[in-house]
Amino acid sequence: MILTAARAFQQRGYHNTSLDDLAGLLGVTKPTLYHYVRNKEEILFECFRTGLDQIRTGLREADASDAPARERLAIVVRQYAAAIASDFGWCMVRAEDQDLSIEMSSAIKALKSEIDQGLRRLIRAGSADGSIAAAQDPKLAAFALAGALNWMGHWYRPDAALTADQVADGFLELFGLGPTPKAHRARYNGASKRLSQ
Amino acid sequence: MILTAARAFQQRGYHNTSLDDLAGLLGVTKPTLYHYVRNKEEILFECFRTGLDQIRTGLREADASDAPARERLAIVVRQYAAAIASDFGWCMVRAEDQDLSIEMSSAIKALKSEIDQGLRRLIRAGSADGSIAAAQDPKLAAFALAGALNWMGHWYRPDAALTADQVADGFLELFGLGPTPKAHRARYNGASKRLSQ
Amino acid sequence: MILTAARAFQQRGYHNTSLDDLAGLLGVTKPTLYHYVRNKEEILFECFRTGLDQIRTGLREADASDAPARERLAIVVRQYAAAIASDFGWCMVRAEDQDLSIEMSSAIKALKSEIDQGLRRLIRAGSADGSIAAAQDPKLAAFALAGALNWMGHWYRPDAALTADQVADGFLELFGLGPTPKAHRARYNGASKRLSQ
Amino acid sequence: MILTAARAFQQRGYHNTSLDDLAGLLGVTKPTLYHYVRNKEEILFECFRTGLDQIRTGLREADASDAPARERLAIVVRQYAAAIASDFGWCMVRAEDQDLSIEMSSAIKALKSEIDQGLRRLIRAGSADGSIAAAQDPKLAAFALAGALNWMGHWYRPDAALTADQVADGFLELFGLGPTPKAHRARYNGASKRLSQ
DNA sequence: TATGAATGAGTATTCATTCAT
DNA sequence: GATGAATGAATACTCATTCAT
Repeated sequence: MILTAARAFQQRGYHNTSLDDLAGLLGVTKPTLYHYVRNKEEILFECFRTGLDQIRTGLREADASDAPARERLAIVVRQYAAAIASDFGWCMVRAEDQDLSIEMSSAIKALKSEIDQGLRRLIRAGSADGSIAAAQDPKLAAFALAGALNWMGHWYRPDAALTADQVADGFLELFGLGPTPKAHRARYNGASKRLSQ
Repeated sequence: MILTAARAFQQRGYHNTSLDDLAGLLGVTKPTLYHYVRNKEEILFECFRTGLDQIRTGLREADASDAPARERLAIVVRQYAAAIASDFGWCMVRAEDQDLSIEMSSAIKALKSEIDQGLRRLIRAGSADGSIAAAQDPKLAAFALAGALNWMGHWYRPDAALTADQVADGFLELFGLGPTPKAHRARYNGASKRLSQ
Repeated sequence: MILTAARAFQQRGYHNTSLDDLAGLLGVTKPTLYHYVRNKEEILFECFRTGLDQIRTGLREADASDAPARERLAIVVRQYAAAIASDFGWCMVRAEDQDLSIEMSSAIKALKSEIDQGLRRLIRAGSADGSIAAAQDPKLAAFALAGALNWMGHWYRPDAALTADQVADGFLELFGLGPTPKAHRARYNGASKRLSQ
Repeated sequence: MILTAARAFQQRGYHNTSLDDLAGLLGVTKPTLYHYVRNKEEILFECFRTGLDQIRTGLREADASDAPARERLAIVVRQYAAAIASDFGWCMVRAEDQDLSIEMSSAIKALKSEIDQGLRRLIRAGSADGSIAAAQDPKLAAFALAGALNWMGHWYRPDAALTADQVADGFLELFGLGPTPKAHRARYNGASKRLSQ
């Protein structure tokens, strides 16, 4: 059901998808929906959480690993890209605070923050263990990375040339969060130094 | 009026802002709104266009300049960040196709594409003239850059620590779209110094 | 419900009867109406069809009979008069193309045409079998007959001196669609005498 | 102006023609309309009266003539048909009581009654002077005649095969209000033959 | 004479939600 | 567990009409 809902929200938008539409797509009647959820917003929340769990899985995987931070970050970013590319992508990116009750809104905010903090932590760890070209401002880097990934929701089509993994790797490269091969470390050293001031 | 509307949309969301709300905020009655716009969606479109024009101004400025592509890109990105940070930021980022009629939706798509193409062009030009560390995939780079900038709409607050310009410059650095260290450092030193302040 | 709607339309006019009025008359709330109809125009259409079905019943009855065309025509005309005199009369006569969507408008046009063709057919048959004083132009005769009948909707009141049947017979006489003088005068004398009283 | 209004009402219907539409068609602004009329309904009333005057002219002409009633009736009926076929036809037939204020509604009713009475008077006179095949019920005959004529507003197109005059004559024939058989058959034979082709 | 701006009162329609069955 | 029926509250949009200029 959440899958169907997520797809509908993605195509029509949350506000343009009525519970009638949803019930129709699911082949049940409207009141039946209320046996499974309390609210329309609960559906949105479930979509959000489902998509998010994929990223959290990545985070836990990364935390469990003792690979260098660079690789651990890559794990998360790939899961992130996959989540955004999935049917739940839309809900995660566009679920707006204003459409939700205060409780749910803050629940979502907490979950979003969890990811944000996870990304920052990994970036910092990468700077520390030298596996990532030292990021001057981990917070800004995390925002940029998340932004680029979230924006996939607007342009990425699963049937396109690139897989979600390729996009993820491309972003890591672009952000200077890719591997610090010998060749590039020196080359960009100056730039990153300047930035960190 | 569009400014008031843009602010309202930003705070409450498009669907949660009724024309009654809007009229109330403007201190006029609802039918008065219809003297100036045909539709609710036209208001959204105007907001979108207003914000977008700021970026297009940047694009034209960049096109008119004969500075190296790196600097021309910086001009655009700063205008972009400023636009997103403005009251029209929300509308530009979140105006959804599904909320608009087909004509308006495609008009918006065209305008968005114009910017996307502009960014790609500058990135390619920067690779060509050597002022930018060669991007492997200009298309992906443009998406990432736009994504990071658009995402500002979700986290940036004007009263925060960073100015929109600082965010813009930070992103350029992060994306490896900043100056190529050795070759251009000397040449563009002045510019980058200004930037880093 | 259609009956109530038909009465309201008759008294106040279609455009002067709001769905609020209708809901009030039915003792339900407005959204309840939308459980049973899709549109306001669908209500008008249902009224139209209900009234029309009475005439079509007459047409089928006439087609099934092997009486002379004169009598078959009388069957239809009486049903027609009864329909116009009924609560649905107004809707049938005044439902305007301009108030309806293209699909419904053409659906109504088709139904109207069905009746028109039926009348012409019977008039022609009457000319052929000699039971009707030969009409010079069956098409014009059908228009005149329908016009006279439809106009009842403007002046006929059920509580008036004449029954709908009497009006129908009077019209048939007047239009020269009554019995052919010599052949039928004797036979149908009683009926026409009754009328003239 | 009334001509333009009448045409607009005919095409779109009274309720579907806004004063904005009307002003647009006339190339003036809305408030300008209010320099010439007090009300929207006054426009409708003017249309009604303009069309009606054509019929009243016929009535006066008929009253002034000392021809046999049969011929005097023909004068009126032809003017009637011409009026219905004109741009003002729609307004005359369909202007509904419910759309008008009480005063105007009763003014219109009076004018309509004037015509109705005129028709009855002529029919009675024709029965009296023997120029018309005696109608059993002049009132019903007048209603039928008026109904047939009014209904022209629904099917008559000026560019069609028949002129309004031909329709008028055809109706007179059909209604037995044509020439009394013996006296006039020879004289009007030509006309009716033409019709039957 | 003409109008740009404004509006009060409505109008059809939608939707999330409930409840008796 | 499932549903048909019902609804309160809104929502975008319209229109005849007015009035200061």
